[in-house]
Amino acid sequence: MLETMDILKERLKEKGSKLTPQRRATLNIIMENKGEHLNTEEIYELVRKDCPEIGLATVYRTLQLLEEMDIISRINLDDGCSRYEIKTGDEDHQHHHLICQGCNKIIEVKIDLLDDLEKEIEKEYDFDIKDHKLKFFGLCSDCKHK
Amino acid sequence: MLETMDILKERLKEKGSKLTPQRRATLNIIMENKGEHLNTEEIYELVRKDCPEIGLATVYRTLQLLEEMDIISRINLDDGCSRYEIKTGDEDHQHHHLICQGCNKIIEVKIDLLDDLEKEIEKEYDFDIKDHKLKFFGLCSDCKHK
DNA sequence: TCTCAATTAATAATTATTTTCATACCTTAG
DNA sequence: CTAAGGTATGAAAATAATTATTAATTGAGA
Repeated sequence: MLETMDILKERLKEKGSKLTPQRRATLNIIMENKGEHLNTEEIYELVRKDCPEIGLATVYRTLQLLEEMDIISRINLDDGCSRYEIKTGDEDHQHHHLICQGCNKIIEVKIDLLDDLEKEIEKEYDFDIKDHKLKFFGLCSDCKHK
Repeated sequence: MLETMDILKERLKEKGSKLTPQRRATLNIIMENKGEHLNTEEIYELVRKDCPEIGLATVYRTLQLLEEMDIISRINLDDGCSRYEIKTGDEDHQHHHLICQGCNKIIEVKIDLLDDLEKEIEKEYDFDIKDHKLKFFGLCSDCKHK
C-alpha cells in the first residue's frame, strides 16, 4: 500500500510536481476500493469524506495525472463516464473485463492468452503492440440461470 | 448494397417502424464509407449533402436505431465521441482494431483467435459470452520506422 | 379522404469533462 | 525576513457530446 504512494511521490518529483493531500487522498480511495471500478463522481464523493474541501475539478485533474503516471488505468464501459482501477504491477498487460448484460456487473479475468495473437498481428501487420484492451459481453453465472 | 437496406426495412417493419429518407440516407453514407470509422458529426455532414434538411438529433437517433438493429457497430476509441462502422455479416464476431498512438490511424484486423480464450473463460467463470471488443494500442508500420 | 401513430426539425436541457482565473502555498534567492 | 516564481487549488464558467421535449409533418391503412 505504502509502496504505490512512494512510487507516485517519486514520479511526481521527477516531473517537478508534489504529492499534495488531495492527490494522496484520491489515490488512497482508489487503492482502498481495489476490485471496484469507480467513476469520477464516486471517487469524488468518497474522497470528500477524508478531504471535504476538495473540488471536483481537482479530482478530474488528479485522475488524469495518475493515469499519466501509470498508477491507475481508465476503463470505458460505454456507460457514459470513465472508470478507474489501480494498476497491479504484477502483469505486463491489463487484465480483461467481463461485462454482464443482465446486471451490469464487472468481473475481472486474470487469464491472458493474447500473446500468440499479438505475435501474429505484429508480424502480419508490422505493428508494434504496446497494450491492449479486451472486453467480453454476455451473461454472468447468476443472470444465466434465471 | 441493396441487401443491407432491405434487411433494415424488414427489421424496422417488425418493430412497427418505417424506413424514412433520413434513415436510408444515413445508412447509405455508412455503407459508402466502409473502412472509415466516422463519428456522428462526420456522418451528419455527409448525410446533409443528400438530405440537407436532416437534423443532428435525427442522426443520433438513427445511429442508435441502426445499432439496435444490429446493422452497424459502435467503436469507442476514447477520443471523446462514438464512431461507427457497418457490420459485415460474414463473421460471428467483430474484427479487432489496431490504434496507432503515433498518427491515430485505425487498422482493422481480420484474424480472430479468441475462440480458445473464450472457451476457457466460459468454463472458468461460468459466463456466457455473446460478444467481445478488442483494441490494440501501439505503433503502426509508418510511425515505427521514424 | 380521414385518422392515428411514427417521425421529424428545432430547440432546450443534460451530463461528463475541461478550462479559466484569482488565490493560496511552497521553495529559493536575495 | 521578504520578494519572486512556480505549482496546485476551488469555484465557476465553458465546452462537447448526447438526449429530451415539443409541435409540426408525414404516410400507411380504414
